[in-house]
Amino acid sequence: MDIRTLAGRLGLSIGTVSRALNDRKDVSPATRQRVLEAAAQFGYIANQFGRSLRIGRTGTIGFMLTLEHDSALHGDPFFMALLEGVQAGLFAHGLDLVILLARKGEDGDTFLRRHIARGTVDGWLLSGTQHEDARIALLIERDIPFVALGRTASATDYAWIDLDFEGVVARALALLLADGHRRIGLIAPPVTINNSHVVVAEYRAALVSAGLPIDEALIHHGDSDEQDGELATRALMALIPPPTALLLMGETAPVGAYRALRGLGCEPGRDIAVIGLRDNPTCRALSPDLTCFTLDLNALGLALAEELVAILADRDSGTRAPLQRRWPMELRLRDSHRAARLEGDRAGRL
Amino acid sequence: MDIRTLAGRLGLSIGTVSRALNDRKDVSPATRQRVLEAAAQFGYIANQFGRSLRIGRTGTIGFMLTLEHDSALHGDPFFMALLEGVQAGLFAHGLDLVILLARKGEDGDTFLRRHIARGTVDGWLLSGTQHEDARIALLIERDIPFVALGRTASATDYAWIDLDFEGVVARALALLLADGHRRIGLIAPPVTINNSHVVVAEYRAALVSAGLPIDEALIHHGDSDEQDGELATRALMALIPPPTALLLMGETAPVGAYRALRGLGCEPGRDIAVIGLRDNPTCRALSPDLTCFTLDLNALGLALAEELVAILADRDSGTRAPLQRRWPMELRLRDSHRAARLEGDRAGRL
DNA sequence: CACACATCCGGAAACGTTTACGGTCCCGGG
DNA sequence: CCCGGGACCGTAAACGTTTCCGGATGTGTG
Repeated sequence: MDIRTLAGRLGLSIGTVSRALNDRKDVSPATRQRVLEAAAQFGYIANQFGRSLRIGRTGTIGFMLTLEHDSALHGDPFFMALLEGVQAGLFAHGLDLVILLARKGEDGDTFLRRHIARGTVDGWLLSGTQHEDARIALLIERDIPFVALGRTASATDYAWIDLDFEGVVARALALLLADGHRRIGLIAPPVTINNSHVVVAEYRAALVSAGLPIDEALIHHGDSDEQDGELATRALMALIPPPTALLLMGETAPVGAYRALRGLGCEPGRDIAVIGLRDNPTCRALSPDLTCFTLDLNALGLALAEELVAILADRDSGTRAPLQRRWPMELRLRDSHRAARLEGDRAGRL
Repeated sequence: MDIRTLAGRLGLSIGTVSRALNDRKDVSPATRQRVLEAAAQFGYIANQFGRSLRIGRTGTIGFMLTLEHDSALHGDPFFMALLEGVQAGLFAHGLDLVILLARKGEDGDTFLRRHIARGTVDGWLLSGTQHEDARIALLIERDIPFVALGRTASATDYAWIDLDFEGVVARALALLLADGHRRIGLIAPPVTINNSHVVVAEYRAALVSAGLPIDEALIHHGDSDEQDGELATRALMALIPPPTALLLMGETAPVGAYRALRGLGCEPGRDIAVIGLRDNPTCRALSPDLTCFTLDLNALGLALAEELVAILADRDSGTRAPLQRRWPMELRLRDSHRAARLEGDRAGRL
């Protein structure tokens, strides 16, 4: 069922039918009504390719998903909540969402190049931003609308929303320092992940401003998954003196950390303080409950969509300032950040 | 950069350039070489819309994701492993993968109808199959290639791969019955999810063939998430006599079950046997370790892709028998299925 | 030498849509 | 009565690609 046969059945020209369906003028209200009814009856929906070929747009937004680097999303059950928000925000403006998977091994740059040349989508949502991210430079150069979930090192003039890890680390360290902790271990992904970079920088800054020395040995970089959480915890606890508190950036890392600590006869929330920087359902199974930071991912998805829609609307008119926003996270105080047995000399004895 | 300017730069006609790029005959090896080099140099990639409009295919496969019903995937961190397998399998045959999200509230039927009319993809992968699924009837009627991840009630002549819940339940019940359990609770999603239907049927069959009575009160239907796992466990344990073993279908339900049991002073793996039907990282944080069933999702994704590719290849030629396969799951024996204190009269005393 | 035939290439017609343009009708004001 | 102009509609040209068809050239065979 194409527009030609639909027009034929109605005794109209295809031009009129097209105008009627697209709410253009030069169509009488009566015929417009007639066309819409016939379209609904025959289940006619304009072919995407003919349409896109003509008007140069697709009406869809691409969410680029990289299976490898996206440690923040890979395996994150909350991911769906984010997508739900994005979806809702786009739909409200008549846009569709497709999720594109970068082929394993293919780097993001060539992936984007391929889809740009093919014209797959009208705009992009980028996640898993690296510290140095070629994709952003490419999109800026080609003048393609996009919003990045996460900053890069060269955070110039483009739209991004990023989790406020500065605030998170500051808040967590304030909590621990107030409790008297002086040696605080940090387990985070490699600094190629920009957020990890931010976390480490803020960690250093907070310690310095508290007048404390920085022991590089207390900073561990790894995959920051469950297994690495376990290994890293063991390594940090082998230091002399060992840390009295742990900050874990990886979402599932606390699970491994708990296991490692218990293997050393060290009970989280009693003998050592543990704070997770990101909430995760996996960690809800831990006891004692993990003190961590949480956020409304649905709202975040909505905000991403809104900004992209605004950029698309502003495409040809004047240039508006791109949104650059740190998304607040909320501290969920539970039990694991306590360390009742913390004494000044305990660390030395262990 | 379109094919016309590329042809102009080469001093060739667009027809010849197209043939060269698509490996058609009627092109001399020398010019083919020249065209390929020029295309690579100028970064020319054929526009998707012009191409699809002409040949009627897109070269992409759609993975339909419903945010609501997909309880098997929603919140499943292993989901990415499945997609990775699908992606790899499709790429090996030059196909791309896009993930489409059904709009919230939109039912799968109209969602598919929309995308079929628009011609978004060449074939479909369906997940979250319902007991009665209109999508499958629609795709069969329109003769559109697809593979379903999961059966439906009217499992006729189409390709599907489904988790072998028959085998899983049989194995789990054999284990429990051999240990002397007679009252076994079952917590599962509503039977509109086909797999839940299968599980309950197999549960009944296994008990009957063991000569045991079936207490309908022992079968609980709910969301089967963490919260429902807790509620359902509490409800089941309030029965007189309470069950001595629990079978949990929801992936995160065991987390809630553990919590409920401990609230009743009942230790999993000692006072009561707990078996999860599906592995989940969330459950890896549980102690004692959850006895559950696991599978290679990456391989499953690959198999889905392979079957769909085979269907596409066979599209115009003769009809091959569609693959209908129950995907085996492996029992991971841990600690939670034990119930050392199980005695004949314990249940009565509790 | 003539002819069949293979090889290689250009021209042009589709694929389904949107939109600029021009044409027809009708109505009201000069 | 005539004409300007609005309302409505049809025609046709694009958008970028693939593919059928025919033409030109060369090559081998009777």
